[in-house]
Amino acid sequence: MTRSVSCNQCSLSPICLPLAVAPDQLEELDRIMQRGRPLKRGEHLFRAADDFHAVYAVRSGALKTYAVSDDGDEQVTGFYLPGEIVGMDGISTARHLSNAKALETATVCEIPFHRLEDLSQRIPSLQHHFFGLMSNEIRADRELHMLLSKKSADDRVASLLLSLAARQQRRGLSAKRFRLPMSRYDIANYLGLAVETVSRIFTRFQQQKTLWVDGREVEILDRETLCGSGRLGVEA
Amino acid sequence: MTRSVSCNQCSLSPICLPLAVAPDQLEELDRIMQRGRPLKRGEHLFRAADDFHAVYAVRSGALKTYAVSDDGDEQVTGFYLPGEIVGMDGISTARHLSNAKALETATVCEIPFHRLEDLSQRIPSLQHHFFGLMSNEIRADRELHMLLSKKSADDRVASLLLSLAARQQRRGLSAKRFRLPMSRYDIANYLGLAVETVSRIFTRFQQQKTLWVDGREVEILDRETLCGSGRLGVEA
DNA sequence: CGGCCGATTGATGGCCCTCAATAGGTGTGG
DNA sequence: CCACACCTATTGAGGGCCATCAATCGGCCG
Repeated sequence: MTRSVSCNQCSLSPICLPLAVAPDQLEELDRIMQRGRPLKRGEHLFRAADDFHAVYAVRSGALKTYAVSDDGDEQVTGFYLPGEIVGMDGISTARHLSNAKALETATVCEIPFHRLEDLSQRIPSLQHHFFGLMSNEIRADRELHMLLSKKSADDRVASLLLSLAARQQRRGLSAKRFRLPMSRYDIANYLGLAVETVSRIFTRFQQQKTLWVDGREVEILDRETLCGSGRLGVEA
Repeated sequence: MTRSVSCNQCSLSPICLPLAVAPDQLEELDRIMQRGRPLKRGEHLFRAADDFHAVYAVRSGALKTYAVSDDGDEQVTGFYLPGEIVGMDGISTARHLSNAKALETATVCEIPFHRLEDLSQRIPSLQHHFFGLMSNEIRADRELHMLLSKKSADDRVASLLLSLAARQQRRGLSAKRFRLPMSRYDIANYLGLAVETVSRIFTRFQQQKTLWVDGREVEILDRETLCGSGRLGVEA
C-alpha cells in the first residue's frame, strides 16, 4: 500500500474532506493528514476509553464501530466505507466512547483533531463542511431511530441494503451488486435483530426474487420491492 | 416575557452556548441572538422543508422534534429542555428535515447559523464547543440506538426517566421529582413502544414503589432499581 | 484432518402490539 | 356555569412477530 498518496491524487477526494477545500489550500489539509499502515481484519483503529485525538477518513476497506454496555454486551453503532469519516462521537469527551474495528483489510487517513480545528479557523468552507458532516451523522441516526422504533425486521434489512447500495453508488460503484463487508452477526446486532431472523429474511428475499445472495455477495434484483418495505435515505 | 434578556443576565448561561465564550466576547454572541415571542403549546418553531437558517437555544418550556415518514406516520426524534440546542440536524441540507413543536409554552433564542459560523471563525472556543455539542448529539443517538435495539420496554422507560432527571439536575433542579413535559403518546413514540405499554409500565413501577406517578408529575423513589434496568448516560 | 466459527433452518415460547372499552381531564361554546 | 365533545390515560383480552433454543452444514485456518 502506498503510504504517501496525497489528497489530490486520491480517487476519493470528490466525496471526502478535500471537496470542501479549494485546490490552492489543499496542500495545507494534506500536510496534517497522516497515513498509517493498513489495518488487518479484526484490528482496532481505536478503542473506547482511548484518548481522543483524531478522526479518520476511510481510504479502503471497511470498519464498524461498536460500544460495550455495562452488562457486557456489544452494540454495533455504525459501518464506515471509503470516503466516510469515523470517530466523530469522541469530540465532546476527549475520550472515545466506542470502539472501531476493521471488518476487512482497511487503510485510513488520520486527521489530528486539534489541527483540523486550527485549519477550520482559516478555511471557512472546511468548518462549514465539517459541521455538515456531523449534521449528517445526526440525521442518519434519526433515520435509524425511526427504523428501529417502527419498522419490521424485513424493513430494517431492506433499509440497510439500500443504504449500502447508495453508498456504493456514491463511490461510483454498482448500486445493484456488491459484497457485504460485515457478518450476519454484525447486521443483526446493528439492526436490533437476532442472527437467525436476518438469515431467514435473506432467504425469503431470495425466494421472492427480490435479492440474490451468496454468502456476502448480494445483488438487488427488485429495487422497488425493497423500497416498498423500509425506507432509509442515503445515510452518512 | 422579557424579550430583551441578554446572555450575561440569563440563568442558563452556565450550561448554554455562553459557557464557551469569554466574558469580554459575550457581547458579540449576544448581538447575533434573536429573542422572539413565546411559542404556545402546539405551535411549531420550524417545520420539515422550511429553509434552514438558524439553530435555537431553548430558554424556557420544552419542545419535541419529530419527522413524518412517507407513509405518514410520526416519529418523535427528541425532546429539548432549557439550555439545550435544537435544529442541528438541518445544517447539512439547507433545509430542516424534522419538525419542532412546543410541548408547552416555550421561549427560544434564535441563532442565525451563518452568523454563528462567522463568529466561530473568530472565537476558537466557540467553534470547539459547537463541535462538542454536535458530537454529544451523536453520542446520545448511539445510546438510544442501543436502547432500542437491545433493551426491554421497562428498560427504555426507565432510561428516559433517568435522562430527564439528569437534565433537570443539570439546570439545578430536583433530579427526583419533576413534571414530564410530554404526553404518554410522545414517550411511547420516542421509545418505539405502544402507548398502552408505557402506561402499564408506569403502573407497574408505581406498584413496585420504584416510582410515584400522578399524571405528568413523577417522583423517582428508587433510583437504584431504575438504574438496574436500562442505563442511559446523561444525554444531550 | 479436526476444530471452530459463520450461516441456515426448524420448533417453541414470550414480549409487546392491537383491538376494545372505560374513566379522567381539559377546553369550548351555549 | 355547566354540558358536551374531544383527547389523554388506564386496564383487560387475544394474537402475531420475532427471540430463544437446538441441530446441521459448510468454510476456513491451524
